Amino acid sequence: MQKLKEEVGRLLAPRVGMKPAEVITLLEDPPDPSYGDLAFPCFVLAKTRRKAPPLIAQELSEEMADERGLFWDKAVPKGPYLNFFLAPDAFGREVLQDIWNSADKYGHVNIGKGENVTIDYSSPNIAKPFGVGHIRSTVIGHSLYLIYQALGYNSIGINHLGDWGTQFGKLIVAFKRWGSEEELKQDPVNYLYQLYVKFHREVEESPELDDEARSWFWKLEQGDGEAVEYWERFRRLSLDNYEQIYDLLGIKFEYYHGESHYNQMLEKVIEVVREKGIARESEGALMVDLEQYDLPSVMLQKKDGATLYITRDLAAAIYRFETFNFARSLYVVGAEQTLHFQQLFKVLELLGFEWAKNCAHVPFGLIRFKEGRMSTRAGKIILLEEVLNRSIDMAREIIEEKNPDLPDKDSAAKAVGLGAVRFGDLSNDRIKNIEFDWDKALDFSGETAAYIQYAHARICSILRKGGLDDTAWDDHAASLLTRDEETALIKTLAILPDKIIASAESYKPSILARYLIDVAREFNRFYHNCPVLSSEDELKHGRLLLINATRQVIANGLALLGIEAPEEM
RNA sequence: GCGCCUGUAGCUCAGGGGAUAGAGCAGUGGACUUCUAAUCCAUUAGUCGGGGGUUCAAAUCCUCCCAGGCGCGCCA
Repeated sequence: MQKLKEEVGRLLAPRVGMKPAEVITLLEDPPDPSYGDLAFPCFVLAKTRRKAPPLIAQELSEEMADERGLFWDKAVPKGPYLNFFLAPDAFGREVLQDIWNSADKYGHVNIGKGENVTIDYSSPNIAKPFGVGHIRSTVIGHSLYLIYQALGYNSIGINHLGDWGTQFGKLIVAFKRWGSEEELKQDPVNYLYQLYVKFHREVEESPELDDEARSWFWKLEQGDGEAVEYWERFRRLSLDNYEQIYDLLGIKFEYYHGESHYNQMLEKVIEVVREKGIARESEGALMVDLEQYDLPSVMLQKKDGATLYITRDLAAAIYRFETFNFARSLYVVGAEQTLHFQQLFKVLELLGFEWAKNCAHVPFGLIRFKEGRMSTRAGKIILLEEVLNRSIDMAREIIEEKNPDLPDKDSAAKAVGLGAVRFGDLSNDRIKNIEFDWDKALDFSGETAAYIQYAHARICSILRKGGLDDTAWDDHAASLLTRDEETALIKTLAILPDKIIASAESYKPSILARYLIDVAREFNRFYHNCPVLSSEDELKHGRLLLINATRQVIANGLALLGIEAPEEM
């Protein structure tokens, strides 16, 4: 598609008195394929030419009546637009060949040139169960990780575990008061969570518990032996649980640098802040005023000397830059922390770090139940493991019903079940809140991963019967695909690279997810109208090349969403 | 009180200056002797939350309201 645009740009530029690049940015997608494949709106020329846009479109088309391009066929005026029709044979050959040659690298563009991008995602809070609320950061972050990698960046995944902070004081108090070794051994994460909930229930009646918790956290920060021992146990037990889920989801991190990882650096950070003179003492605490930047001031150190979340984030940001010299640093964290990140980035800027502008918060909406917001403290939570397993079971049932002869039902059920949950999270604009609903979470019909996976499986089935080996490329066969359904599909396949780039720039995997729905839909239309195996030789060959390219696009796209593309389902 | 986000078909959501605002679900009616019917085709459905403004052109940009959500120095 880019080549077509460039060609039109070169052609049109001298006639309209612009640079080719300017023409290209003006080009649009016509709303209906019958209008053409690429539109040039003539409004901008109305003033200089002192003519009505429709007349300009008319004149331009007449001027170019005898022109023919490599990829375009004709230019037809329609109202104020000059619409270009591509030459389906040449265009199809070009696109399919590109996909054929690039194979599993099709859509990948080396924009990053090996530069580092750190991506902070998942980052659960230790000693809290991994609920459905954590899935958003995990799944969106992991997809961005893969997308940046595909664009030639060196992605560095960091799991910023919430393994430090006053919640450990609370857990220690709760465990010392009400804890049982027996129960802890049996189901560690759930049990710690119950203790956490109990603490918050009890604190309503006995506010002194909070002071006790603060004091235990203070001890922890001082390296008190007993406190550290508890902390290590709680951390290890929680981590074991998270790792099971990451295994299931196929997610890996370069680093498990939790908040505690930065403990040794906090003193230095506080020192630097003081040196820069951007802080002041207030009632014994250390504050940075941000009022002049229309932001609430932040506290970096409590009156008892304990540090806060933002202090550790400050240390983490500096550490990440010093260690990785990142081109970008992304934080895939819920939208409720928007203010926190604005403050964090502002403080970094005030400290004189010009790389602060390369840090970005990638926010997403909350998952909520019908009754209201999910609250870890109140004990309302649905475990992610439960959702994933239920989804896999459900997929298994559907496979049993639809395709009882399938040899490997387990791996198909896993691909479809996990895909459904992931896709539910990736296909909508991340900023929107999601209402958790079992029926919706486990719905396999409509605009879902299963729809895309099914198209992929169907293609694989035809390819198994039709056969295409490594030497199967054929220029002539690839240029025979000129039916509307074929051209529409090819046009869709052509824009995968643009969609990957757009997803990366906006930090929105949903752009890619939506696009794959389009690919599957165009394929299904083709499938129902254009027989492959029963077509005569050359056309059959061409169509095999087309569906193979479609298979490749779906596989490459789903891979970047972290979703498997099964060959049978 | 102040700040940020969201508001599009009955429901869930795309589209984020340009041509008649699009999908899925739900509803209705069709298509399997033919490459997997987890599919396809047809059809119903909208004062794009409301008022002003900018523009040749606004669902889209600005502004003010309304509704919901999330935040706002000793949690993370």
